[in-house]
Amino acid sequence: MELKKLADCLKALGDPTRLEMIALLKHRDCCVCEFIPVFNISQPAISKHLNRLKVAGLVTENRKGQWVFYSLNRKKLEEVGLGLSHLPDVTNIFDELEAKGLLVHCE
Amino acid sequence: MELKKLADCLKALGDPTRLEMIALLKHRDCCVCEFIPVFNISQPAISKHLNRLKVAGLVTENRKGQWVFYSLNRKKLEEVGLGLSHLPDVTNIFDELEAKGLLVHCE
DNA sequence: TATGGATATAACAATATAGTTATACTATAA
DNA sequence: TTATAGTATAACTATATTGTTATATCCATA
Repeated sequence: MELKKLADCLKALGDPTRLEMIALLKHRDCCVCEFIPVFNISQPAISKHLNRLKVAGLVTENRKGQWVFYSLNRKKLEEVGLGLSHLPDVTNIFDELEAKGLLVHCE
Repeated sequence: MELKKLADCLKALGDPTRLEMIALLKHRDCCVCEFIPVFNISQPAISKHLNRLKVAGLVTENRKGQWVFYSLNRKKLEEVGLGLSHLPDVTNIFDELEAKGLLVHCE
């Protein structure tokens, strides 16, 4: 995954509430109203956290009648993990600076 | 890794600048002055990003004369990846709500 | 010891984030 | 069609984040 996209996903995951949501969704799909008693925040706050995860592509939503169920995008979560362990090769950054004579040589 | 700590690490990694720093440090140790021409931000900004990574335990610093070199804590980075793929079991959260009669049953 | 280079910290500004309450929207059911 | 439950959005506030410039600190060396 590209660095910018990966950073976006990591930022979405980098919040205790959202990470706990992900952990719960790993267990099973959940509807918004199930999250409300779990977290000590208002329903709109829950909704916004879920939207943040959705925008990052980490969850999908699925309306069933008046309820909206959220599901974990396991593939995406796995991609983030893999992205972390296989960060893109950025050695060319130093090479390019070297070519422009901008690379600092310490000591 | 505990959820709160994991979220802290993910938040530290969830910034394009810091993630690119991590990618560069995966290649080799770098001193602060080497990062300056890479990113379009001031030296104090570089310094603060590195401190954020250090506080999260993702890098270590090592002074050599007037230079400060930063090294990737590969073990920690790996732990974060593993933490993501093996999120703690939180099924007890629903169980406890169930016991208190607070669990919502949709549909 | 004085000077200068490398890095960190302080003080501040602009923007992003995460929460709130109020309200709008959507679907079910009376 | 009206009322109600579940969810999302709007408007706002407080705090966190990320950058800046100015300055302090640390170390090598003239």
